[in-house]
Amino acid sequence: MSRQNQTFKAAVNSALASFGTLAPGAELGSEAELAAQLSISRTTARNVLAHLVQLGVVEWQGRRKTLLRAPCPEDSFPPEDVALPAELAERQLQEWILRTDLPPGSQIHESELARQLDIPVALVRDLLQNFRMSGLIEKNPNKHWTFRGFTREYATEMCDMRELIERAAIRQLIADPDHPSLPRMAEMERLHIALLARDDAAMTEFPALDARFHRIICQAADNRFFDEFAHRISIIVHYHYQWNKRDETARNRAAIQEHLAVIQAVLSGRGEDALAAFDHHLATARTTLLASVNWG
Amino acid sequence: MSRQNQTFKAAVNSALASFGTLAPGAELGSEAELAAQLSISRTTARNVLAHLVQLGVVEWQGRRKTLLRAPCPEDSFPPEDVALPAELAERQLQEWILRTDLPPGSQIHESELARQLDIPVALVRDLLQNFRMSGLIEKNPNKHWTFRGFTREYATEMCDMRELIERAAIRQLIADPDHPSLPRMAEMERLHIALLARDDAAMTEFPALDARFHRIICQAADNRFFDEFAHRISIIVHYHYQWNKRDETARNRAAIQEHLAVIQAVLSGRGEDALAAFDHHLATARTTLLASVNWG
DNA sequence: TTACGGTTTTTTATAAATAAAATACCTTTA
DNA sequence: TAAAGGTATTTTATTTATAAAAAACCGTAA
Repeated sequence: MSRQNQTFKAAVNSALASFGTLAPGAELGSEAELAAQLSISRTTARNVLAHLVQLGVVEWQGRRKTLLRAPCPEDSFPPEDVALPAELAERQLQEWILRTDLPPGSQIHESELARQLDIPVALVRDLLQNFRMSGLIEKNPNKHWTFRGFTREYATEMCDMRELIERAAIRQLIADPDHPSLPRMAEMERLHIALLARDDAAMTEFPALDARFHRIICQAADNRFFDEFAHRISIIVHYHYQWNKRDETARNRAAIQEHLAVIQAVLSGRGEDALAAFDHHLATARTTLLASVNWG
Repeated sequence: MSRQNQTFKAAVNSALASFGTLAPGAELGSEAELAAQLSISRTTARNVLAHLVQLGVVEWQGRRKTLLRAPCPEDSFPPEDVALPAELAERQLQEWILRTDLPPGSQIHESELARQLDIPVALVRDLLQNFRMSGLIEKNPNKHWTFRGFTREYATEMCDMRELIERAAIRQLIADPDHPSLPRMAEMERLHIALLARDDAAMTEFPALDARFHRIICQAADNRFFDEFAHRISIIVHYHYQWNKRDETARNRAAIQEHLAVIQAVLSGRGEDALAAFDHHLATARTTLLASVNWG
């Protein structure tokens, strides 16, 4: 097998979903319009149309395309068919490396991983190459990979880099009263207040919010290198949240408060306060991360 | 064809070179010793031995291996056979992208590049993926790559990141009077003074020295993320030196002086002076780089 | 005459095959 | 009996093949 029509299948599902707002009998746009709407090529758009005709959802004669009936759930492809194998495998690989709890210095063999995850070796290779940027693994030429370990040194180095970048970014944010990122900070304030008002169970939504908060700060510097690093790190931090369940809800509530202090200082133009609050938050984050290393 | 015996060929050349110090009739060590010496596997070491027997350079009977005659240049493989195709292609690709002078936003097609450089598409893919870290190209999923351009923005973002990292690194360097990087700084001082004493033609050696200087500073922080970035950037800066030939020797001499000011302040423990001198050097470096953007 | 649809060509994503190199296992001999 | 050599197995580096998806091309009808 080569490809498995993921783009096509995803586009079919996406097209069916978009028909929800249309009444039966409605006319669809041109092939090019449909392609643009689904952000696929016209070739694939035509395949999608042909499939929809087979399903009996649309009638297609020359340049006249009419919706015959409202789509039902059975028309769509199951979600597991839609995900790209590469993206699916990427998560699997990250899960495997980070959850298998390998001791630092462990050997990682491409072929073994390929067997374990049941994916071709070439893909494993690609994914490992990509994951190398996380700083957790390294390659021995002509030999295996080595897992460097989620160690104390790793956490320290990562935090050092992160603080450097995010401090520089927030300085740019507070220096400009018309900074384009400010509206998004206002949005962040609303989201944080809303989450804080909810119950402990809702605290599971915090990690995603945390990632967005730090991402917005990073983006304020408008620097591709900052962004790249932030992205890599967010993956690692995401897994860290999954491990370290100790005092979780209390810790998350405290973190929300810290975020809010930063956001509100930024929005009200109190630059020095914002910096101080952000430094405080970074210190807490570092402590939390380092603590999780000892707990595995 | 799959592999082309590069490891084997390189090992043969390396073994022949090491025989220069031995007299004919000398006994060679065990297979394992030879393998360790050449940092290859015993399998390859055995192949090397077999090849040397065919050449008539050694006699090999059981565990007795004797050098028959001093090796001559014809025994070795030509240097172009030894280089790994991947490393060779990496340079070619970087040269191509940076010297072709593409306008920002240009499309880069894997297949076209593969034709141009006469290498398989899969290799091009690998190399582009790797080169992405430079921040100069980006991938459009399911489509071509885009050259973002060596623009003013690029130079600015790169310098911002670089200054952030190197300032942090040098702060660590001056904070510790017993820092392990200090001996290497002393070595650097000697090299800089030596280069400064030579004539204008010798200034072509400066780029390599500059790269080493910044690398040592980066390494002082002992942070894998710093190092990774520094490595990526050194490639780009290397090409930049090749383009910007204007006032070259004068600029290089000035840069050596700036380096020396930093080095000597660090070595004599004048922390504040070192920081100031380093800031001054970074400012000059930024100006030079930005100037080169306008000249293309 | 221009926007649209049909058809062909190019390019990318994925899988699979092959030889080199590394590793592991077993046998021999000093 | 331990270190070395011989042999078999595993793993990586590289090339090649194939189908999906994108892009280009060209004719046709509003």
